[in-house]
Amino acid sequence: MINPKNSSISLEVDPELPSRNRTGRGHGRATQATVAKRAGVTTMTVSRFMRSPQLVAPETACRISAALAETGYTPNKQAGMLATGQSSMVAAIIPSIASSIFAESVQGLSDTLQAHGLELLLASTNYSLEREEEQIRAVLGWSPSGLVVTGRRHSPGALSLMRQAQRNGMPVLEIWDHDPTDKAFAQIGFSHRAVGALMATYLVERGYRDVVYVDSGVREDFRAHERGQSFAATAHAAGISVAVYQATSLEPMQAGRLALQALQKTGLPRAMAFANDHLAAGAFMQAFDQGIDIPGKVAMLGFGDFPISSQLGAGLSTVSVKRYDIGRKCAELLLAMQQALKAGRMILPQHEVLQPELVCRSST
Amino acid sequence: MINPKNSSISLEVDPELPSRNRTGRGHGRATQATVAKRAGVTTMTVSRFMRSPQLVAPETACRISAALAETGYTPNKQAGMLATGQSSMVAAIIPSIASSIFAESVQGLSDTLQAHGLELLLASTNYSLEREEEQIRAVLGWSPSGLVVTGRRHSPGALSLMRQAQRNGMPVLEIWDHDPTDKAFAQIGFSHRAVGALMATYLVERGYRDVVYVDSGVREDFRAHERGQSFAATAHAAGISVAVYQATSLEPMQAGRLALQALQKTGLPRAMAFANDHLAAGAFMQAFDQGIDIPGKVAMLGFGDFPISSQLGAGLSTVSVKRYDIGRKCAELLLAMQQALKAGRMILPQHEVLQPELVCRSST
DNA sequence: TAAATTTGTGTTAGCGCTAACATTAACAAT
DNA sequence: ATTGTTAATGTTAGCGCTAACACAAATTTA
Repeated sequence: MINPKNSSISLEVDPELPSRNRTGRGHGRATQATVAKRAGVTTMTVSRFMRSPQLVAPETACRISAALAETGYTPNKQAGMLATGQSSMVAAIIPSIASSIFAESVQGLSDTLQAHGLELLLASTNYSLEREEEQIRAVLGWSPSGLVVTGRRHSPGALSLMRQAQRNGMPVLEIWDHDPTDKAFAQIGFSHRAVGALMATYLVERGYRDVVYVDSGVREDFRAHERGQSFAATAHAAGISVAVYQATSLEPMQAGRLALQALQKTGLPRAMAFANDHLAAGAFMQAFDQGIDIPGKVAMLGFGDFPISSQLGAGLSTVSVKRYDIGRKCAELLLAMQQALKAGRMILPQHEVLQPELVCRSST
Repeated sequence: MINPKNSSISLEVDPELPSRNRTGRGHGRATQATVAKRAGVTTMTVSRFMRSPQLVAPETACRISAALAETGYTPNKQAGMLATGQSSMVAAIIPSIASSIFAESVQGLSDTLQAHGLELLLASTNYSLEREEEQIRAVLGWSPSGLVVTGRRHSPGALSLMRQAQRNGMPVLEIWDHDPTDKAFAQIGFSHRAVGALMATYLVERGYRDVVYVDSGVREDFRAHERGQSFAATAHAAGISVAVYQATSLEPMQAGRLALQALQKTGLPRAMAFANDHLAAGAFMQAFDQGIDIPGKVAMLGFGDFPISSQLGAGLSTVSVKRYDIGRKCAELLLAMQQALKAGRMILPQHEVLQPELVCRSST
């Protein structure tokens, strides 16, 4: 077992540590000075060659090239950033890395940033606003060239940090949510109220007069709750019977199974809407195992359009959101904002609205 | 549509850009100098207060505290890193962020690093060794205090970078694989050969005399292939009929369904082992839909023990790997190595071996 | 041919922070 | 009273890089 705290670790140790320079500083890697000496030029010429090779004489360029290869030079980005004030790193804060909900968006973000030579600094909050604030504070220390946060709900401290960052010319973007009345920051997402309404309307139109929304068991999953509230309000307005059931905070599929069992006891509704596909999938499988006919006895509607939904029996109806695109568009908007800022203009926070779509399969 | 390339973006622009300082450098944020002036001390005292408050007089500390709050100072980590040569950032390179295989390990890594005040720089390679090398090169520019890569297979260039980094005193760790003969870098993982053998032995012992390994359709998923080779070799050595079927590179569950359909045409084997649970789940559902009895007609064994496996009907047998722990232990070993390095010792690469376990459910 | 321009490179200073040492004042020990 | 000793703060220099300007040599232009 490894445990740094009580230091019961037995690491094999090599007594010979490579000698560093006399001050004890530096990292032993080649610097521009190393390269410059070898190529017989000054560091400035090396620096110039790195960023705009066409500005140095072909002959010199050749020597520098060789010196670069021989020394295995890698630029020190911290020093570069300190000198230019421009960082090639973007920070993103998401509730959870493991949850497949955000993973694809992060992938889209990462891919698009990488394609433009930017790196991704990632932090997760485990759905805690407090940890979000801490993480924002931590990543801002790296002076990233952009900050991506999840959702519209933040602690006062976090909001203040975000506003300050934005005032100082850092693009700040909220993903996975959209509220047209809130123009404080750029947004890339969709309205969860609209999704809730869409789900309710759909079920009502299909003729179900008795519906339940199975909400996420994660207390801080505000977006799921918002979909649920809107769902309930819409169904209620349509004059049909509606209830919200709170799932447990267990693994989602397990929670879905339990939710179905619990609702069976009080009498199954005619249709169920779920905070996400994984809850729905669990309930779907539970129903299947018990021989409950879907959608004959109970209809089911998920959210997210995860791979499992199209694979479950004859298919789970759901609402599709382009998760990867959220990340991709976020990166694109970020890049556009950076470009504009370089050109000396200040950007007004802009909204990029995605359209969730109903995917009708055989569960409704 | 946003597309920075053909610049058809129409960003709303605010003409008033906040004024920066005359040199055009700097970022507008408060620095230690700002705080120092306000508190009536030098920057050194502020710096000292930030790192070891007990060294400054209570009265001064009080003034600095106030100045910190008033200015909203956030330390510039690049500058700190440049001065100390120590970075609080760890870089991790994984094949895919979206794939749930690695997501949990990254979560474990992130959680544990965060708990120790370290940040995570994340890059993904989409299973390409070439991109891995690029990404390693890119992240090394940030002088992270540790480098985490996935697996034992790397391009020559990548290997050279990793070795160089390690020589310069940066912990380099390989996760998700283990080979006792390869002591070049620290490893946190398990032997995929052992897993392949474990799966084959189990099926043989259960009496299946005719087995197929359904391999991942991702060409560069070397670890899946390695499990497959070992599976085939072990089954062959046990004198039973064995074949390897290459799945398509579609979405895994879909690929699993197709694999079952394809094998049906040439005659179903008595048992199927899969490169991962998602392939298995697809095949499981396909079999279910067609009324093929599991395990009566065909037995199925997955790999990974993902949530879906315990939820599928009566349960999918699989091999469980503690994915989260890989990340957690990786962070712990990293921290231990850092500590040792600080104490002036050089670490010999150490291996942390995890034990995959068979989870027997009703599919075998 | 002299002046104007271009081309290629060097010099200086500074980004924000901290290691190492220097300095001062206050107090204790001889 | 003189000499340590400690506590609290300041000074200097440098981490690796680049903006801004300076300068010489090679070219063009008038």
